[in-house]
Amino acid sequence: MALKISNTLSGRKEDFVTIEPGIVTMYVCGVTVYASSHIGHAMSALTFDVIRRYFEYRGYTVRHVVNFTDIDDKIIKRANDEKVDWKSITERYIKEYLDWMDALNVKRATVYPRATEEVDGIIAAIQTLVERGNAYPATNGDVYFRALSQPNYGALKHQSPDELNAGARIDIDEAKENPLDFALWKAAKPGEPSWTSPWGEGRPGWHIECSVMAMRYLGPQIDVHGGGADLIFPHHENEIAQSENLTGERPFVRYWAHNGLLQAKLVDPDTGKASVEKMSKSLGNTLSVGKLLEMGDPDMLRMFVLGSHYRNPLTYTDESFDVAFKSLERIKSVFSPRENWGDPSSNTGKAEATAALEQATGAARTGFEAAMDDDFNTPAAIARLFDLVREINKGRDTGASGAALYAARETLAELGGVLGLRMKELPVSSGSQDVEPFVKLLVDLRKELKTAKQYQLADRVREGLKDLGVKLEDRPDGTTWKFEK
RNA sequence: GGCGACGUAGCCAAGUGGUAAGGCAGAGGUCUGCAAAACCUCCAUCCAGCGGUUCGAAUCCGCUCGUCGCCUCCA
Repeated sequence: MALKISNTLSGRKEDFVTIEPGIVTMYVCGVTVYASSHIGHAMSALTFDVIRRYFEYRGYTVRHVVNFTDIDDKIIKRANDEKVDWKSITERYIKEYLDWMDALNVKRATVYPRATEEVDGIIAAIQTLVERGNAYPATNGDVYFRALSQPNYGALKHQSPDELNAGARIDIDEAKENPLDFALWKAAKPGEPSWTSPWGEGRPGWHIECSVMAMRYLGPQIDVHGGGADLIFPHHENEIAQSENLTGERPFVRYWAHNGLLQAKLVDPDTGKASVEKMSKSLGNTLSVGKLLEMGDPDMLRMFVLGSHYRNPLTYTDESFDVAFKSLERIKSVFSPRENWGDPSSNTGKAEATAALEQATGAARTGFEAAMDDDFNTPAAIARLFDLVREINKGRDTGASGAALYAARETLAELGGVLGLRMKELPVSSGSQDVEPFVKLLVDLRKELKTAKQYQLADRVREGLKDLGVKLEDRPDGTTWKFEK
């Protein structure tokens, strides 16, 4: 069965065929490093992490490029506010971003290029465009690209230049020939960090960096280009215009993949009215990745994100993670060392139960692949994982062989791993580790009470701990406990 | 204002022409000292509303209502 992927450019699902057999070139827009990333940024990273992992599961080698925009107005402002060098700002947030992505189990990209380390290439590209007459230095020192020099301008957004112009609300920049033109090079104001160029001191515009880096690290044409849906216009539209103008090759990108945006509740401080809007630093309805990591198992966010299709918008609520945590726990409990999963090398077991489990294991893989082949349908893929969890638990209870149980659990771990879920690491609830010895003491004490059939007292211990947020479970081979709100 | 996306059970969410996956919550049952977990059963005659096409539509078309996004930095 063929892998299908939706393409923003064509507006439909297409068969996935790479330029070079066996290799996927993928460019994903990273973040502008002027502040801490929020879980909306993480959502995008997680989305493309899963897409990448599935390509690899399907046998592709993936060349994965994620850029850092490390120079722009906000970075300069931040540096001025803190009275530090702009570079110390970007270094701080790049390191933080990478640390956080590691914690979220996002695979490292092949390359993380930075705009300021690609300035020579950017200037060369702009020069080519200017020489060709498709870009022009303006009176204010900026260099602009003539958007309409590309005949297909607007194709990604599915709007004609006329429609794009008609919709424009912004004041027309005097220096531009046409309001759709966009900056390739921005002239430096006094005191701003700058690089020397044929058009004077300045810095690269935002759009050109991605074109130049994508071409440098992946070639004139690439397979997949990803990013948040908010980047479709103008950022990605402009990338297409520049890149195709530079290389003369079309299409610049075979498959444009955009993830839906994370939304969050926002309460108006004046009216007290709540609304749901895109999670955004400027709106102030964000949850930073750092905060999330303090909340417990980082896989929670992944589970939450993967629970809806990547193209659809997703709304974050306070309860989101409770549900995600519970479902995560349901899956991961299959790897609990406290359950009796039998001897992996034992083929003895009830034939019927063993056969049913083996059948279910195969069906889970088939169903998982079919779901993922269909434009990375992770909600459907996860549903197949839940089916397998049920069959594994059933197999354990009905006497399937140790070997079949082991194989089924390994399959679950492998498929979960394709989604980036750390299946064999038990879910970590939030809660203080300091209380562990005290809880252990109480659990041991309660065991003695149970042995002595002092059930009333044993139950008092359990109830008391529950009120304190510690939940006890008596399993066949002992008592487990965990934090629970 | 222009363009686009979406609207499925109490909640989250798959399903793009053949008669509604999965998770959470809820109800009943098995097991257990009890509870929890696990397992079994139940839980949308119906997919925002109204028309239309079709033997047949949640799925296609039109209109209405609602939500969100982009058009400005943005994952």
